[in-house]
Amino acid sequence: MRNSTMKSTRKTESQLVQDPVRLVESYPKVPLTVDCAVFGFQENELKVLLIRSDLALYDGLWSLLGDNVQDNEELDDAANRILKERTGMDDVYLDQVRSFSHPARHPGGRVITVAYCSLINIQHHQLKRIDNELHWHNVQSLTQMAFDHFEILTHCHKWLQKRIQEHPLGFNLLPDKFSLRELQNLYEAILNLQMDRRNFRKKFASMGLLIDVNEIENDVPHRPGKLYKFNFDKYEKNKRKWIGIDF
Amino acid sequence: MRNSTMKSTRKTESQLVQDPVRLVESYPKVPLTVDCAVFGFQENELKVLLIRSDLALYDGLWSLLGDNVQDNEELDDAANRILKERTGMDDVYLDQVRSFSHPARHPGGRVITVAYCSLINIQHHQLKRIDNELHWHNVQSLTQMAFDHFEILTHCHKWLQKRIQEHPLGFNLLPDKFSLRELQNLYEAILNLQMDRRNFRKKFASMGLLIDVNEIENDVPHRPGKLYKFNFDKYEKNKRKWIGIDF
DNA sequence: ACTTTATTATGTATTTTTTACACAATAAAA
DNA sequence: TTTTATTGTGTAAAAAATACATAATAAAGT
Repeated sequence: MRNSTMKSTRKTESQLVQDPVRLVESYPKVPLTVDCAVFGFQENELKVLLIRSDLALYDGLWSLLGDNVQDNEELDDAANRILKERTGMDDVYLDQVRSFSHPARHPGGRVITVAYCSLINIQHHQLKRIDNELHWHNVQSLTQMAFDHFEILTHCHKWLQKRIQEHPLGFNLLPDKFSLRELQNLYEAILNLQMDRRNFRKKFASMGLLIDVNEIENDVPHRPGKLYKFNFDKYEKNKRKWIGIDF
Repeated sequence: MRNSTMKSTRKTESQLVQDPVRLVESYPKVPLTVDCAVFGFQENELKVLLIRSDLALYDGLWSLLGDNVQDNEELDDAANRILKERTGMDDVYLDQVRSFSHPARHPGGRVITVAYCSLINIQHHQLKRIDNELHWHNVQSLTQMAFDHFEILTHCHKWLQKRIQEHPLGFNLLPDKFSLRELQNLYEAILNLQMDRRNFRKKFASMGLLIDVNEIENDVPHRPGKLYKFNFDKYEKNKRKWIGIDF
């Protein structure tokens, strides 16, 4: 069967698959879903957007926003579609985290899921109609969820904690204009630690990613802080450089 | 249809799915594969273990080691199985990298793949029988592969470059006993840069992960270096601390 | 108008980490 | 014995991270 000149490992024509379509038809197939951990920031807490499980088995429990991957749909497209269908939002930050494949993770049988992390601005989001089975939950206070979603959420949260120390992703969770205090509160909520205010400001100032918009907060019962916006252009241009920043 | 007390979003019994098995049976299904980028280190070069594509369309091109995910098989198990089947190796370092889902990535139709990164010791590996259609390739000199495997490999290489700066993974690619020069050559090959010898050694010494085995290299035509082995126990115990080391 | 209150804005000294850099000792090969 | 290539080692300088306190400001209350 094998070519007689052992030096060459090149296959003979008869060993090659001529019809890849038939080959793929013979492959085992599995149901595949995408589950999104949609994070938001409100009242100085990191929130995650959840929906009530529609399985009787998980009655009363919450689950991540998910759906099947459709025929010929890319995973990223599926994640974007889910976000759009559930929240009405387009153009949100989304990144693939990892897949979860434990055979018993779904009570209905073998379903593999690809977890995504999404960051959205809650204020902006609430202008759109929100499905009334959706609810924002404090990430820290969740303990139980439907399926293996608590495990997935925990993983996504850790992923975000690491990621936000390497890229300035936090801006996706804030309004267009924000004060340095809001920015710091966000980092503290995500990382679950306290930071020194002067050093935090120094760090961000040195990155040069903040644009002073010459406005100040209102609605605060004390001296208002300056407002800034994020320099997305500069970030996109120098993306590679920001890898490795941390606090 | 909706519960009349709008306050409660809890679903009524009739809205809940009672039979999850039937639900999952209705899901669309896709062929799912695992592809492994198996890295090795030899002659001061980062290598990747590839197999000739068995598709006529890709005749002469190389592909990553991959296979279908079987019914009720976990992704990690599929990756381990592939490694075992192809190389005879058990207990190798394996980590999930990410999924690739472009609808046209496979000429036979829609196939989603989950990429894994594996690190193995080539010397050790060669003691086992190696499938003679497998071949070690210099990662830097590859330009084209079957399917989207070049893209996947590039992604895995970048993943490894980042990962190795946060965890001392390099030891998986080296023999049990190695010299500091070998270790540095490895890092230089993976990261594709030159490092200062004294600072490199200082860094590793300060991590305390090297055990001096009181032996020296042989086979070198000059002053031999001391040999060390990796302190796996200490690493496992203090794993969390090593996150964040970089050169 | 004044006082109180909460918070902003800001700089420096200290410590830690990173970087740059050179020479004597050693083993093998000639 | 000499040559060769490489090992093993330390220190000074630069950069980054950390710790820390006070005056200025706007709003709210009196």
